[in-house]
Amino acid sequence: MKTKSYHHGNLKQALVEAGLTILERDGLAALTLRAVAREAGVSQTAPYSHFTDKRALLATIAQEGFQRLIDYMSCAAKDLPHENARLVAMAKGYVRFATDQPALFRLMFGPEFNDPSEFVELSTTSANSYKMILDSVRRNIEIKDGDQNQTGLFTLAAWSTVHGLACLLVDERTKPEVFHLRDIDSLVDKVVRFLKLE
Amino acid sequence: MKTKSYHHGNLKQALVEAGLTILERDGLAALTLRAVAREAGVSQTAPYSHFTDKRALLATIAQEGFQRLIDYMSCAAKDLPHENARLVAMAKGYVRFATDQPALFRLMFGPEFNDPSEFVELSTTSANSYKMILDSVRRNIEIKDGDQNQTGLFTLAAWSTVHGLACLLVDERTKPEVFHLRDIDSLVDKVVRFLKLE
DNA sequence: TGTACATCAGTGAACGCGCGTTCACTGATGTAC
DNA sequence: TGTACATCAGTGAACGCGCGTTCACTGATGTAC
Repeated sequence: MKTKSYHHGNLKQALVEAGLTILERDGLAALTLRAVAREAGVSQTAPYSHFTDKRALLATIAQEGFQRLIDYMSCAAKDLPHENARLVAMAKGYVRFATDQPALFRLMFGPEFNDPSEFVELSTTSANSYKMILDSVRRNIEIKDGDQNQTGLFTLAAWSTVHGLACLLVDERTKPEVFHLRDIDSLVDKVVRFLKLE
Repeated sequence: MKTKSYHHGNLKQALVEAGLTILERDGLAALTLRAVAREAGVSQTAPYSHFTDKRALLATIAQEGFQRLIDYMSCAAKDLPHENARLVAMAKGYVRFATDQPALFRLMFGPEFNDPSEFVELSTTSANSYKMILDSVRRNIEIKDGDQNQTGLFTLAAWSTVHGLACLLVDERTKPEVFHLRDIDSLVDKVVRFLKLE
């Protein structure tokens, strides 16, 4: 935090934030080690003091992404008493996160980090975000019945729908205006209403 | 088609096929102009006789991808008399295409080609694939009622669910075994059953 | 039928670029005494 | 309190690499006569 010191003080965190800035401003393809170092105002080899290689840095950025996704969902569901309304709100939070940070969303779900054993902290945070959805679905359903496999399948269906809509919006394959809707939230609301437990 | 001639004969098509081979074998990141030329057995500048630049070649490959997606869906729905069964079959075809050709699927829906005005033939083929789904939904629904906006929204919901499931499978975020299912088709079947018109 | 010629598909060397990573180093910091 | 020293975060030059694209070219082909 000292402004003029040779040592940065908190470079690790600063590099992650620099990476997030680049993702937001320049997209996923621009997220190179050198660009991150440049953005943080540090030599291009400085990151190697904190990360073993480029992938390790990117994994940490992706982990921060999953944490933010969790925050978006918690924040959206906060103060809502009915479990069903909470689930719909989480869906809105999920999609809003994706459209707010499209490049980060692509990094998180891209082919780079789909081996959970490679970056354990990343996959833990990722699993936590999934568990949030699963738990809410469970609380929605157990009023009715408690078939565990059915709960899992419904969670997957809900996740697929919300994730798919997020992808289509992020990649600009559709937009709310097509359906005469004014924002993302309204679109999510309409779409998830087609999801029903039988 | 002549084997020993200086001129290739049908290099344009051969380059597209070489690109598809690379996508299948080495993934999206390996799909470079030079790699495609190498795969086709031709000098690295030869593609410039048929494509203005790398993006033009990739767009043609993506277009071929959408054509194959259409083929997968038609083939799956063929001979099924009931419109509802056809729609479910198309969903299976869609997801099977994505998991058969994950890198191609990523190219098609990635951020590279989301401006429809840039490559008109690509966006036409892409629109055709969407229209297939829309038409089937329309035929499913018009028995019940004919609200056009509602039809569009249900199509988007169905597309989102199927596309999202495809993405999650392609990026290995889930797999049929988790739900004690033996293949992709069974999983698609279970998941789409949660989609209902109200 | 034979030949001259325009066309253009494909070649091969070269360009500048940005990348991830290595290496030997330097200088700020905290601690032991 | 002052000093010697170990630690290690950050530097700067350099590496080899593969990329997209350019350029002048070459050689196969089809056609006009």
